[in-house]
Amino acid sequence: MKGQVYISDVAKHVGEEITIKGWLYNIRSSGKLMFPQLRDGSGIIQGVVFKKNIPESVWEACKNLTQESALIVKGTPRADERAPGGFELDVTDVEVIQVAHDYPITPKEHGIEFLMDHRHLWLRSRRQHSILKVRAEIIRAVRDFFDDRDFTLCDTPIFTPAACEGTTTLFECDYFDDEKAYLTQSGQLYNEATAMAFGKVYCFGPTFRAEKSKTRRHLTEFWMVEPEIAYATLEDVMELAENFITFIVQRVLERRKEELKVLERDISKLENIAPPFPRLHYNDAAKMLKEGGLAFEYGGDLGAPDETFLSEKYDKPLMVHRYPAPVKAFYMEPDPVDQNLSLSVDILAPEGYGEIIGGGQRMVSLDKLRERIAEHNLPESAFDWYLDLRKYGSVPHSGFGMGIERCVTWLCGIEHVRETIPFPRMLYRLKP
RNA sequence: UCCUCAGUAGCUCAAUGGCAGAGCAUUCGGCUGUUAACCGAAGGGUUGUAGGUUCGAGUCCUACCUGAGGAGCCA
Repeated sequence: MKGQVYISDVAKHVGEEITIKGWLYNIRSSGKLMFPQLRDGSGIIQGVVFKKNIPESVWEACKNLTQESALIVKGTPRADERAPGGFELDVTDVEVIQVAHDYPITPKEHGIEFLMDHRHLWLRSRRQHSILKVRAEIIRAVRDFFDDRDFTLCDTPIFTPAACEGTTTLFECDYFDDEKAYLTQSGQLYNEATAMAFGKVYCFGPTFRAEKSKTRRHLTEFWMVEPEIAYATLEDVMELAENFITFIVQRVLERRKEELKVLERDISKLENIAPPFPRLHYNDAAKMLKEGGLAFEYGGDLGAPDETFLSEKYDKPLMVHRYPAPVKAFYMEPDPVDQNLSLSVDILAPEGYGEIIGGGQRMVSLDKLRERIAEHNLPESAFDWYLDLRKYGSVPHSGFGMGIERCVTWLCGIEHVRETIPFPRMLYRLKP
C-alpha cells in the first residue's frame, strides 16, 4: 500500500500530508464545517473539513457521504485535545470510492437479534473491533507462551472416527461411502499420543459440541488450546496453568489497554492476577457450599450457582481440584488418597465468569483404563490405538484445556461469549 | 430438553378493548468546533403467523413460528 498511512500510525506523521484509505464511521456537519470520522481497521480518526480550505467539488462530495461509504482521504494530522483519540486530520482532498446507502447499523441502540443478523457489518463497530483485537492478542499470547517454553505444536484432527467421551454431544456427518465421522469435541486423546512422542505438546483449534446449551457461556463451535506434558503431575499442570493465565492477562494489559478502555473494563480487577492462585480441594469446596446454604450434594459436579458462590470469595482465578471421578472424563487418574476422587482441576475465573480451564492427570494403568471404558459403556474397539499408549511405555502425564472465548469474555469484562468470536455458532444460529 | 419473557415504521420503543405514535436512520433546508452534534420540514405500517371472543383487538383467549434470559451439560 504505497503512500497509505494507517490511522494507528498518524502520530508519526504529524504535520505532513498523508493518505488514509478507509470508510466513513460517522459524520457531523455544521454549515461550512464538517467532522467526518474515518476508520481504516487500525483505528478511528476525526477529520476536519473547512469549506474555504478545499475545492468546491470536494465539499460537495463530502456532503453526499453516508455512514460506511468507502473513501480515500488526503490530509495533515495534528494533535488536538478536542478530537476523540487525541489527533485529528485537516482534510485537503477526498476521493469517494463508493457511497453506501442505508447502512443498517446506526449510531443508536440496537437489539441483539438485529445485531447478530448483521454480524458481518457489526464487526466494524468500535466495541466489536476492540473485543476481537483482544481475542487476537490472547491467541498470540497463547502461542508465544507455549512456543517459548519448547512445547511442540501438534494439532489434532477435526474429523474423528468416534466419541472421545460419549456420543451425545457430537456433530455427526457422512464420511464418504458408509462411514460416519464426528467433529472433534477435544484433542485430548490425540494429545496424549503426541505427548508420548514429543514430551511437551499443545494443540489449538476449533472444537464442536452439539449440546443444546442456551446460556451466555456456550457456543457450539469454539476454540480451545490444550497442552499435554509427559511425566507431569496434577500439581505440575496447576502451576503451569496459573503461569499461563498470568502471562495472558499481563500481555493483554500491556498491549491492549486502549481496547480495554473502549470496553470500559475495570483494569484493577486484572492487574492483581499473579501466582499463586488459590487452590481449593473439592471436599473443602463442598464444605463451603454446605455452610453457604447452597443446594449442593456431595459427590456431584459444581453447578453454575455453586461456581459463582465459590469464585466470588476470591479476587484471583480459583483452582478447584480433585473432583469425584464419576463427574469427570473416564481417563482421569484416581486420587491415591481417596480412590473416589480424581486428579482433576477446574479453574474458575473471577467476577463470576465461571470455568475457563479443565484438566488433570491421566490414567496410567492399562487395566484400570479398560475397566473405566467398560464402566462408561464405551466401545473398546474405538480406543485400541489409545490403549496402545498404555502398553508401550506408559507414564504419568497431565494437561488441560482452555476455552479461548470464555477467556476473552472474562478479560474484556463483557456479558456474553457470542461477541468474542467473529462469527459465533450457537443453538439456533448458523447465519451469517 | 425444561422454565420465564418478548415480537408494532429500516432501527429502538410508546399506545386504559375505541383515530397506530415518538426518537434515530433516510430525503430536503439551516448552522465555522461537533463529540450517539443540534434546529425545522417531508416520506415511511397487512402491529410475527393462523384461528377465536367482541359492536370494535396492537391490546383478551388458543395453537404455531421466531428471538432473548435462565437451568442442566460443559471450555
